[in-house]
Amino acid sequence: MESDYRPYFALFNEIGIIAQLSRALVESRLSYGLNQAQFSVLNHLVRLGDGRTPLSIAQAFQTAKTSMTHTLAVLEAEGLVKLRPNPKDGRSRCVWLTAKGRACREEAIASLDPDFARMATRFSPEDLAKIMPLLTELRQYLDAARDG
Amino acid sequence: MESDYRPYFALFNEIGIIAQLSRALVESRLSYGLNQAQFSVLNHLVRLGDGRTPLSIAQAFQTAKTSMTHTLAVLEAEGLVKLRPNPKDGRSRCVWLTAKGRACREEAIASLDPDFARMATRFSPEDLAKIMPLLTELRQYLDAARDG
DNA sequence: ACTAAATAGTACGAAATCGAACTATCTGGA
DNA sequence: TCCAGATAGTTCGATTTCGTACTATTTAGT
Repeated sequence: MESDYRPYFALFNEIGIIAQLSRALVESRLSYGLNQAQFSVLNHLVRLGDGRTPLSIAQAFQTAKTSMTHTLAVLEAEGLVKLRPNPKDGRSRCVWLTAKGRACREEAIASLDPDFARMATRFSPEDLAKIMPLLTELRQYLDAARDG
Repeated sequence: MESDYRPYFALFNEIGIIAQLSRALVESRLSYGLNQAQFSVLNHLVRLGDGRTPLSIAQAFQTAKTSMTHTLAVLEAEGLVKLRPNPKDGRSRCVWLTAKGRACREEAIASLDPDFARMATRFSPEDLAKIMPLLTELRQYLDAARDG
């Protein structure tokens, strides 16, 4: 029995390269010398609301909590977020966006607009909608398999 | 005019997380303490033939050539590749797989088989074939936009 | 109430990645 | 031929990421 998993391999390969290219694109538009990980935290806090804990943010991005400690330290040093004690848990902290942090995120989103606009001429939202469900399912599968 | 590029953002987000999860999966199966970048080089040399230059490999993975210097140094220290002078260009070198390097790659592929087999029960090759063309086009688009 | 286990976050060191600067070599036009 | 510019690779330093170990706090079982 010949089993050929090259398509699975190729998929991961393609996805890895796209992730790298999209990261480079986003970072080329960011100010304050932010990288994608740092920007993603700002974006996450705007979209889902701030006041979240470092751990919950780390889990949302599937990164180590020690990495989040570093990322948040950089953001706080730039004055983009503020960490305060968690009133519900003495071990924990809550991450709050500053006005500067919100402005920085707005600015980054705006500066990406032309890129997305150009991209939209080649890839319609419908195109994306055709592949997103499977990608989401794949992400959920891999996430679940991680603990299995 | 309201432009909403959230789907594009969401796509990159999903792809970034899948890349991270798949990298973690692959690395958990590798021996010699290899990481995905190092394994990818071995795999690249097997698939496309060895004797290639460090720069061409770096370009294939969209990474900095300084990163490739490091990656190849690790692989050479493990005895998985051998760097020789490039007879066509005195500035350059050629990367050759050792028998150990080929065996290591074979072993890694084999150890990933069960993971792909399990994955195949949930995602058929046809499922993958439905999304691969757009992903490939997206990768090519981003790659081209990089220089634009 | 007490205590063992679990949990949140940090400190530290190792490894990976990358940009800038550098060396050596090649290339192409005068 | 000669030389200015381009190119391949390395060195170096900075940054990011992560695993391990640690502290402080919370939780849960008795």
